[in-house]
Amino acid sequence: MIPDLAQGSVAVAPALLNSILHGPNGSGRIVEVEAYREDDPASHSFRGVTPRTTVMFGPPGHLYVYLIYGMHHCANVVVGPEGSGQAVLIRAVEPVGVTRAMESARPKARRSVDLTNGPGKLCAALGIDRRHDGVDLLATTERSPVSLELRPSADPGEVVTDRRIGISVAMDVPWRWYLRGNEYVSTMRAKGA
DNA sequence: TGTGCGATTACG
DNA sequence: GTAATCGCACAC
Repeated sequence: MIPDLAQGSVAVAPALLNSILHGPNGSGRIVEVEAYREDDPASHSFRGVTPRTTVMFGPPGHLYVYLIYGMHHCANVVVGPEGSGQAVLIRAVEPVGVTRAMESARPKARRSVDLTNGPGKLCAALGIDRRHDGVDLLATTERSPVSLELRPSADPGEVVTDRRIGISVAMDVPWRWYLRGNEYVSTMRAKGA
């Protein structure tokens, strides 16, 4: 089943596992995701529309990129009906062919998994940053710097459901999903589980 | 205009 | 365990 980005983030997030994210430096298969939505205290959209979250409240299929801790970028796929403030955070990808550009962008990666096994790492490796905030991931007319290749969702038996990582509120909801046993997953266990 | 902090990473 | 580093959200 091909993911339907107009659905809610909690439904779309696990469905995006296996889809391919293409960036300026290379491509990666999505292996770990998290869902965020407007009625969710951990979500940037919780406070409503702000300069930062404008894209999150826009139409589905666009890229929401934000800077975290003053130095790392995180990539999200906006989903749900326009105006609903929902997104899927891409937490890890498995490279689809490692390029020189990806390796150059991740000089600290000593092991191959360190190239893309985290939300900030994958953005650096693929070359995604704030300049790409708001781009249409499904644009077909023109080669976009960042795009999403929707692929059939993973079999439910291959998907592990867990709690989200790195948040200080709404830590109880199981809105993180990853491919079972995939070595590029950032953490196999939710903190505090 | 000022200020505290975060959907992280890397190193000890 | 904790430093790095800055745009943003919200309080004055």
